[in-house]
Amino acid sequence: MLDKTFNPAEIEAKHYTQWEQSGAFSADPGSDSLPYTIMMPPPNVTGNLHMGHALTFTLQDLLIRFKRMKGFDALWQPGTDHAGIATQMVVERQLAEKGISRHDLGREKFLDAVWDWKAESGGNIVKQLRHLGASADWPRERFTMDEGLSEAVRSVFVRLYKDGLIYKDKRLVNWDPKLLTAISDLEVQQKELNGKLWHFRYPIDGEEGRYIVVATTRPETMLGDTGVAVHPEDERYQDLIGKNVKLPIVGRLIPIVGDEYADPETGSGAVKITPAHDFNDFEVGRRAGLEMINVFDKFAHINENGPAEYQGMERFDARKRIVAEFEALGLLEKIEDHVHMVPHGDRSGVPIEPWLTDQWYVDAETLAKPALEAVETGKTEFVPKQWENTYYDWMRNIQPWCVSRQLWWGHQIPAWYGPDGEIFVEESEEAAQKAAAAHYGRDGVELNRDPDVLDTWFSSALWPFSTLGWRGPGDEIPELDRYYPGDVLVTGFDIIFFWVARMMMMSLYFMKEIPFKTVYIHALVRDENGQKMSKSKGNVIDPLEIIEEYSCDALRFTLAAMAAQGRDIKLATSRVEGYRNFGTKLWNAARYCEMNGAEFDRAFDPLSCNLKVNKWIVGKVAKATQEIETALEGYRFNDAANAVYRFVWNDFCDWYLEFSKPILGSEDAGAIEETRKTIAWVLMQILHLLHPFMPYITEELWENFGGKDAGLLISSGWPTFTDAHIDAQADADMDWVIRLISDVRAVRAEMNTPPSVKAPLYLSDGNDEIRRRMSENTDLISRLARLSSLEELSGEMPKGAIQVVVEETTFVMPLGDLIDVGQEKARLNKEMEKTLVEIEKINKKLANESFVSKAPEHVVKEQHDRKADFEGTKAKLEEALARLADL
RNA sequence: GGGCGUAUAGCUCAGCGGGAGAGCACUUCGUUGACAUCGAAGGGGUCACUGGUUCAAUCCCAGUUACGCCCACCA
Repeated sequence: MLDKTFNPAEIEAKHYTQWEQSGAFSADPGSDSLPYTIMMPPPNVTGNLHMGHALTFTLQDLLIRFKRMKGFDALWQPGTDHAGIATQMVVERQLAEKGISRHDLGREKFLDAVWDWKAESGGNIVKQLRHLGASADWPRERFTMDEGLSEAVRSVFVRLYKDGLIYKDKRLVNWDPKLLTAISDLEVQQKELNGKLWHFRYPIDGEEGRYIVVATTRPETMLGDTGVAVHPEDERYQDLIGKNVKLPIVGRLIPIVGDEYADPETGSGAVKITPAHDFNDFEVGRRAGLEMINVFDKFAHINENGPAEYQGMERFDARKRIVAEFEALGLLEKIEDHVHMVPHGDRSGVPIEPWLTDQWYVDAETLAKPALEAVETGKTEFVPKQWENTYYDWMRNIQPWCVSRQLWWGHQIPAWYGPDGEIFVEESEEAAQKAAAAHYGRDGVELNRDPDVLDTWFSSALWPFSTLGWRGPGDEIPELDRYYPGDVLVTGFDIIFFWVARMMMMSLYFMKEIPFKTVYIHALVRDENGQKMSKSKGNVIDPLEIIEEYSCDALRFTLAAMAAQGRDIKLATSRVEGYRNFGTKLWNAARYCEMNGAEFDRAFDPLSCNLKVNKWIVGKVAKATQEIETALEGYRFNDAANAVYRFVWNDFCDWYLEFSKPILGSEDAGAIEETRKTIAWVLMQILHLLHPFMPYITEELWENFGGKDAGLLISSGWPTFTDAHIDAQADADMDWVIRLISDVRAVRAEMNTPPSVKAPLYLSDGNDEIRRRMSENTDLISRLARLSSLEELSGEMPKGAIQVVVEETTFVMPLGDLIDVGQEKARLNKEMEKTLVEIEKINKKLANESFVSKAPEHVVKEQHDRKADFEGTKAKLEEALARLADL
């Protein structure tokens, strides 16, 4: 017997363990079934489950459960990402609490500490995914720094280097002066800040008293100025081009050059050039052959190239002092308020500094070409399609990808340097030694390994194939053959560039094939202010708390129902509560089934039903199944969720179970038997349809209804229906009945006498005779069909009563006392008015000749039908009004 | 500066070229056997604004306004 209520926490733990132990999550490479693959975007090991995770993994789990039930050999490949900077920061912070810096430990011991941390806390996110019900193939779990995956990283790096697609270059990078590493363009976030624009006078050399005015938002960089640019055709400055400026404070002579970068319309039309600290100036400097003077050290403090009194000074302190000095020298023309974008490191939050260093770069432009083509030709499709444009824009303007990071945690770059700086890029130190021996013509040359590690996304880019066992070019791996490429990648738009694009590039280069056929981009779950949730902002809503309060099933269903395309999700807990209630509703429906002796009979054939109401629900199940399938195949999760919700609550509970009551209360053994079996059968179908959304409650009910004899629900097949099932529904008849009942209800409501007994059973309202007669004949439908009219009795009828004619017998139904006749009249009059307006509207439409002649036939018919309906409503209202008038 | 998205009930959001929807909230009524985490009935909307296409526009097109996001090296 089912308990009156159920305890989600209990059944969640129970069933998850059961599923996992039974091997239900595991792919089966040996099976004959078609494979279906989803690569799980690896969450950071440092991660804690947030709503974004909950959404993305719920959707993936939904798909994988659905496909698994459909009979595919479903592989959901899980794993975690080593998250270079994030993880290193976490461990460093922990060490800092004990007063230790990573430099105290040294590289090796620090890495040991990180691995220790990973062993202890790294499994957290994976545990939390299990709480979500994620049915991933856990024994296949991978970590981006596993030996196999690391080997793949090294071999990819070496191959790309040897193919000329990875190179070392000295150029300006985005330098994070807090984390002391280079970062890629994508890791830079522009923040709008209120700043100032300082206008400085630079004295012209050899022309006493003449100045050229330059404006800057970053006065401190003037220490590294090596030129002033004006537009070559700017008349104001024609005579100055070629002359020098004497740089104040520094005293250096720097040339005035003509360069089209200088915009005559902006400011004074002259711009100071600091090639070592600004990306534009870098270009100008290169064109004009200007010197590059780096005035910052790695902390963004003034280095030895600055004036003695500035050396070691922090950049913003230097700014203040420089401004003060200009003022003192009378060279400060003016200060303006100025709003501008300032680049910040997305991890550290401090302004980044363009800095001249040696870094490793990937030639992304070359790799992007096939990746672009794959989407252009439709080999990989984005859903929704609009994201393809985002992808194109970025890929077509792609910049070299800086992949080296000055960190310790990550894949150390497999490059070794000889004493003369010769670079040997090989997969191992032995190989590098060998290459060095060949190069130098002798053994035992001392080599030093590049200390840098690779961008975390470098290893993530290999995820679609490295997780399947690929370690290097030429590897032939059966599982790769079977499960690659993946069917769909489910992820958020925020990592299209970081990850999706790079997987496309790497996969096409090394696999010669796309990594996945579809990229489903879901919305972002935002906080209540519409802000992106992020750890650094601290505005993360904890899905585990929601699960605690409302159950995992409710959270999952809510996320699926809200995952419509094209809008961000601002989660409202009232929605979760509504879907929690949905679970309760199902639970109680199941209790009803149980109480009425509805037992699941595996041999039952739904096509054998004779009663119309049973045929009808069979057809409804078949239709709902189709609807859900179509929606899921098209990644319309909300449509699928709504379809199953409506079917369960509205069709099954509100109508079908209510219709079943008089039948089950009758004495027709055959009808009772058929109805019991149908009820149980429908319930079982519902459990299947709902399982991908609400795996726990469905598995629990499955267990209680004896479905378990055939194995776990998670491993059982998806319902299949034929046209015969749909044809069986006889829904025209039933829909008529439902409409009729609704009409009668509405009339009673107008009379302010809502039915005192639930829903369709109003016919038995206060009348045992009707109940008895209804029970005698199990064909409820034919009886209802003969309920042809509602007629008012005059004379002896009690006040406010209505007469119902069923077959030849007349029944009197009490309508109860009317409370306020005047108010009621006013309300009905209003209704009448509304109806008349509607009818008027439709009349007009029908009278419009061009409408009748040009509108499609079915439209015209619909309009006529609608008018007829309104006329009927009008008649009812008039009837009600007349009754009121009598009182 | 470029690109994209969004504007629908009090709130959170679906939907759509022919009768304005859901959940929550609200009003009224109803609990002696599935379910008060419930049932029945109901109130509430110029579908942001303007113009266009169409027999027909909340929906398609153009423009406007407001908000949000992404990209971008403008001193």
